[in-house]
Amino acid sequence: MKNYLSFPRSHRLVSKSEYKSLFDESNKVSQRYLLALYKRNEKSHARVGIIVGKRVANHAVVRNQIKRIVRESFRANQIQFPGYDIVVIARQQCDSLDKTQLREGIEKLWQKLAIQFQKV
RNA sequence: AGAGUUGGCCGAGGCAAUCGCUGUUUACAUCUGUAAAUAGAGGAAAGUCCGGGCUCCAAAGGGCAGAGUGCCAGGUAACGCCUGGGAAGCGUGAGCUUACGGAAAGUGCCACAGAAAUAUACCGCCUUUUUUUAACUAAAAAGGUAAGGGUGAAAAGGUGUGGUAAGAGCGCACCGCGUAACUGGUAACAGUUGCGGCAAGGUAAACCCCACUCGGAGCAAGACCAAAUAGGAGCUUAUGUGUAUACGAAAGUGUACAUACAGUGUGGCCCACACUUAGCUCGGGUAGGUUGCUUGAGGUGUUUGGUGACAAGCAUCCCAGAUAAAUGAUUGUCCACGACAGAACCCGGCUUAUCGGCUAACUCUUUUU
Repeated sequence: MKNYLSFPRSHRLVSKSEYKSLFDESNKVSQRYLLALYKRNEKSHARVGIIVGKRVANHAVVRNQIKRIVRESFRANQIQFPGYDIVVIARQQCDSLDKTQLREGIEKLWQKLAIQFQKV
């Protein structure tokens, strides 16, 4: 645990079943353009999955852009949420935001999540 | 100098720092890590519209249906692509555009208009006869006529001239059309000469006819490894159960054989429901993983052949391979302030989107020398 900013493959949600279990039983935190589902896992670190549907952004370039920004932001903030699985879902009109707006939105989402975790 | 035509090339704006992601190699650790080095989206990666490779299935011959293509020659693995040529149309020009086979095989459709749409006499023009008038002046009847008018997408080639009562390919010249021969060309086609007075529109991206081509499905193709659960097959065993039998007064204990049938609970019973139902092996294949997966009709340079598309030879290079899916973020700085847009088995095309920059050849106009 010497590098808190690294983001290897084990820190992502990979398989279909992992996503499914989050959809079936989870808590929600939402923001105007983003929605987060979260759940405890048995690991020492957080894991994240990002979903950007075609309905949100029709062009692959825009979808990749949103994913990258969310992933990058998670990388910086992951230390706040040890032992949780989180799925971030982009909502509609997400594509109309520019980079800085989107980044602000994610920051707010992380703050809300952090408050939730402190309660528990 | 301006306007334009046709190609070719480049393009996450450039630089620096920090933090990250994916592959490969090396080293060290070892059970999937650490460190270093190195590589890391496009001209359209897009639309999925064609054509191939590859894989599996089917068939291995022929026919029908269906789909596609449609001037000629060449290129190619192949094509609906490309190159060269022909024809028609457009442009002053460089050039551009074309679904460019067949309408005397048949069917369908073409409103309305118009006298008439496989032919026609409405107006008009002309002749004859009768009546009439100063007068071939007017009228009627019979006939001739497709030159003129009007309608239409189309009225049986066009212009001129001769001819005629008026007219008419009725004759002639030129043009157009058809046809035969010859010449040039691989061919499409072009040219020359002769002959025919001339053959009634359009529509085949309407059916259709003719010629040629086409088996189907796709990398979620396909191949391999393989937990768990349910179900299947086989073998072994017998602790449960059944039968037989030995000992024993009985409880029970032992032996042999059969059997994974069945047993237990709820309930009076059947049915029903729930729970339990040995071990091993095989087959199957789910989750998951590996592979297919990037060395290829490859790139670059050069020589030769060809008008060209392209082909052949030689040299040289290895240039993304992800899998909920990697190439990003932040900061600083400079400028012309940054378009369209993200590989997903691989190639060849087409189409569409696109802020700009560079470059070659050519055309037109104007000015100067």
